[in-house]
Amino acid sequence: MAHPPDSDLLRSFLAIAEAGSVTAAAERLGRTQSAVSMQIARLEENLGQQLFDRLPRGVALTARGAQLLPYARRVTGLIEEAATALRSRPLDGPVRIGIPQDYSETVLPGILSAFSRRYPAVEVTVRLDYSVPQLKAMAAGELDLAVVFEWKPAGTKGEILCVEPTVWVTSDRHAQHLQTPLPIAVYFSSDWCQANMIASLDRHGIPYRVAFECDTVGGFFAAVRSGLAVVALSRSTIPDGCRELTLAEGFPAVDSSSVMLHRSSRGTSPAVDALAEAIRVAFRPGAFTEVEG
Amino acid sequence: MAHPPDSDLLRSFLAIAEAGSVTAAAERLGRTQSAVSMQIARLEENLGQQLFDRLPRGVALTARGAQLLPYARRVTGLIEEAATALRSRPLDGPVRIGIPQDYSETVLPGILSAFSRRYPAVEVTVRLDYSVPQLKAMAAGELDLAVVFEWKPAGTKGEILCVEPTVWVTSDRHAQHLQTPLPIAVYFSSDWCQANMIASLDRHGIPYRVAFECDTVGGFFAAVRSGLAVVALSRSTIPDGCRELTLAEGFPAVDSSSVMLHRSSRGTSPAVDALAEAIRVAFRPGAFTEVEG
DNA sequence: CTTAATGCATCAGAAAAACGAATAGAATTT
DNA sequence: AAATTCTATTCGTTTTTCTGATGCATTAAG
Repeated sequence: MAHPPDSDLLRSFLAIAEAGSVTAAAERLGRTQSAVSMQIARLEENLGQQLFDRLPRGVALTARGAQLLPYARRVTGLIEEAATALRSRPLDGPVRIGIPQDYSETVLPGILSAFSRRYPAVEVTVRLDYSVPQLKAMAAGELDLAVVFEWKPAGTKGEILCVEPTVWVTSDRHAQHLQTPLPIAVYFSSDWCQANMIASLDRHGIPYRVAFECDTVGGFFAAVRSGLAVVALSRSTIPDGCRELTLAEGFPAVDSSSVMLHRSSRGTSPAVDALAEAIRVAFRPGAFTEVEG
Repeated sequence: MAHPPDSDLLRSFLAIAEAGSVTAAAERLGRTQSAVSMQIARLEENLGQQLFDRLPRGVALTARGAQLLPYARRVTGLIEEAATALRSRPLDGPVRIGIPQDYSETVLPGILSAFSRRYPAVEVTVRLDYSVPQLKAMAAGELDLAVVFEWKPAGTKGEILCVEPTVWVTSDRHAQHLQTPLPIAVYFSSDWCQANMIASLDRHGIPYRVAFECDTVGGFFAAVRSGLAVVALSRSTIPDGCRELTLAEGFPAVDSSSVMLHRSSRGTSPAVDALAEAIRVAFRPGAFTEVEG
């Protein structure tokens, strides 16, 4: 049994797969074409499998090569992450962040796990709450950063992380969205339901009934997962096992909200800056959230 | 900015960290002590950080070294996994597996994701159901493999995957287990609740009331997560946000069940064998379930 | 049909890296 | 004080890997 292949070979493999050509990959890697060609030959021999089909113009992945691709991506990504984490100056100190409950199961775990791996000495405190009390807490000096939804586009200062529509969500396994009247879930204590959700249904002449009332997003998730009701959620917070209802099915977007990042006015620290940057990256469109143990 | 470090260096780093000594690691790696010593010096220079404290007797990880350790483990593990996946003969064909709902959120995702990465051409069909209909389906030729709970220790043939106690489970965030009478959840259509759960409570003189009835394990999860009831679950199926109730809190184990693997008598295939092996590994005690995207 | 161009594989020499054996140094044990 | 244990270092030597040049196959153009 041969030794396991080297990460350098995987890096070259990845470059070739992405460039579609040995020559182009070589340029990108700062090596000669012959060097890269030999590397890939070595890798293929090590694994005992042909990874590329040689075409007249460039190369193309074989089935086995496609199987290796995700591994190569993850390995090189991990090594890079490890290197930047280790090379960067260690930060420490407390950081207090407020974020909507909606993200507690989707983006938040990704942010926290990556951040705490990179800066293990930073003590992150998370506060899950709605926008208004979140900003109040920040004004009271209890938070360094706050991620909040805002429906009025301008108004406050703060940085726009992304703009997301609020959409109707149903379960993969149930068909609650086909019922008439439409069973919906609402919050006890938010007038946003009245103002936007119900207004949107009224506007489109969709009859509904309140089938579920609660005061936590967790309740919304449970309601939609169990097939009890249709719920309105920001697109990126749709939980597993559920899907967005499209316009073709007769469900318009409820509204469009901005996800905003607010920073405390009482000074900052390197740790706060770093977490703010991590949040920015996590919300950047196209950032696939990858949660790892 | 220096190049990212090489996986070979990480492998040596890992060996040293685990052996606690350069000399011992060198032996394990089949290299000389001087070679490994130079490798680690290169890695430290590459990262610009001291990774080990040199002790009179061996070496010990520094804080930065400890930070690198999980990366090194994952990188070497991934490369090894990639190599075995790529080197092994590709399998294909259908495999039909039956498994209790209980595992649909814990061990099952781990089994399926690892297996499908390794054998992407195998089409796995999963059937979630209780033991009796599962075995019926297998007898009818609808399943190749079935994982089932068995309470009578002997009786049938089949392979024991592990033996697990059924324990009472409560929520981290609620305190339903302190209520009197104890709120419990039961299945509609299983006499196991009567025979074991309730018998166990009676035996210990614990007063209870049925607070939740359903017919799916998903319902049990929802009941315990929301603080509605205490439920009895196999230890390895305890969902996030919940914890086992201990004897010290007055809750005895309900019973002990064997997790069994049954195979169809109508022949087998390499793909079935491979999945059976993957299941065996996943249930092997100490196998930490690692789910990845 | 010939000629140029593109792109991968291969070869030989050069450069770099890794290795093994021996040695030095530090700290501990006997 | 001597022996032991373990790491760092040094120095030839071997092995690996890279470069630059060349060969070969296929496509595009003249």
